[in-house]
Amino acid sequence: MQSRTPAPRATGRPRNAKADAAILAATREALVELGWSKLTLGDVAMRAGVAKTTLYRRWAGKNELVVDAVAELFDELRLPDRGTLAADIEGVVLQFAAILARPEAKSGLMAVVAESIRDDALRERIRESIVDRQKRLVLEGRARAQRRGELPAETDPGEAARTVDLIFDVVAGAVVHRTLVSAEPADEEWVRSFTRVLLLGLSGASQAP
Amino acid sequence: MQSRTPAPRATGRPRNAKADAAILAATREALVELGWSKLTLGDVAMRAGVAKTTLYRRWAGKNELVVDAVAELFDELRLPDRGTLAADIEGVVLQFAAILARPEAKSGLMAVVAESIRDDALRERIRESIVDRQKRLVLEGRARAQRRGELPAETDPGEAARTVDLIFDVVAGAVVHRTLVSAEPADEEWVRSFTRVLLLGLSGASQAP
DNA sequence: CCATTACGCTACGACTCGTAGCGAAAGCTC
DNA sequence: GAGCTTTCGCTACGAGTCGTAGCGTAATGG
Repeated sequence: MQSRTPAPRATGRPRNAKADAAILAATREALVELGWSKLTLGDVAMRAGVAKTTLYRRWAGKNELVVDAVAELFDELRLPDRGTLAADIEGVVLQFAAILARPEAKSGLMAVVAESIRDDALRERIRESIVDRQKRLVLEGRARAQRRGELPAETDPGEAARTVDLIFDVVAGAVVHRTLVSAEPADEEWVRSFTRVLLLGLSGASQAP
Repeated sequence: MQSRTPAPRATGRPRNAKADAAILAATREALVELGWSKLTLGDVAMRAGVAKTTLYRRWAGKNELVVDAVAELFDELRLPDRGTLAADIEGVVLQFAAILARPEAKSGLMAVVAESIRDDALRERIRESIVDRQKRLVLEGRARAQRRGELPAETDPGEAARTVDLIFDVVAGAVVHRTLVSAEPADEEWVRSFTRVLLLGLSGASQAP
């Protein structure tokens, strides 16, 4: 989770473990109050009660710090077992929407994604910390639905991987766009409509190649 | 398109009309070379061959300037008439993907959307300049498909509006997520798969309420 | 006790921001 | 052409942030 995790040495004064949590919490607090553009590392350091230099010793810069601070928000994502694929999808999408409704997630996530366009290392960091963790939910959900018989077992593994990627882009993209661009809540009614379209599209697409 | 369009006065020295175009072009050029975070208004002014003060007289700040610069990229979006709804959708999605593949669009769009979270006026500006212009394509496409008989005529206008919003969030969100977060090209193969899922989902959803 | 590392603090040059003030330029009306 | 109005280019400025260097001190392990 930390920036470098510089192979914890056996000798020397150990890092203050509480400082990491305090800094990340202070970062989220600053994101809520100030937003991305007005957030400064000096301000975060003051909120966390550490020196600015300590912050720079642990993180390379604002981008990396905010990625870690936002990534913690997505740790609470779980795949519920509600009995049917539709209900499972609705549940996880609602969780995702609830996280994205929080101002610290909105402010931070889009900004670091924008920065990642010109920073491959940052994009990889985002992928590891945030994106891949959600994609696992799609994989689990599909496997569970196949066990239930709600989805046909995949034959071509390459095709299956492409389908998972497609689903992920559609789900995450739609919720993000609804929440951040359209600025409308992804509430239960919207999620229900969206899930119906997605499920019909997927079952139909696999039936008629 | 300009920032203020301050009710063009009949008296006084008129604004240099070419300066606007030069500034917006310089902004896109700087977005490509520097990206959002390293783009400075002083640099843009130098590229455009105008004084920095002139730039501040026409735009309130970096956000508004970049919105206008990016908005021009979306002016070329057209709804092709390829005979079928599926082909029409594929065509417009491919155009959208082509625009988003350009680095000036990537760098600028996500950044201003991120900023718009804490700036309602900026979000409204984005909506007017970029979002609503695309949403019109969805409306036209649906109307055309209904004339062809590919989609049933809508009964409840409120329900129809919600459906259009849903389609728009799904299409734009999926393409943006694919291009910017997954960092994979939205090429013909992907667009074909996506369109199939979307169409099956929509026709099925309207058949079975 | 000593080597090693982390920490808090101060200070620093470099950079960007957004604005103010100035004289000159370019249009309109009379 | 005279006079008015607005824009333009230029310079300068205080304020704020960045990221780093240097220093003395604190906290571990050998």
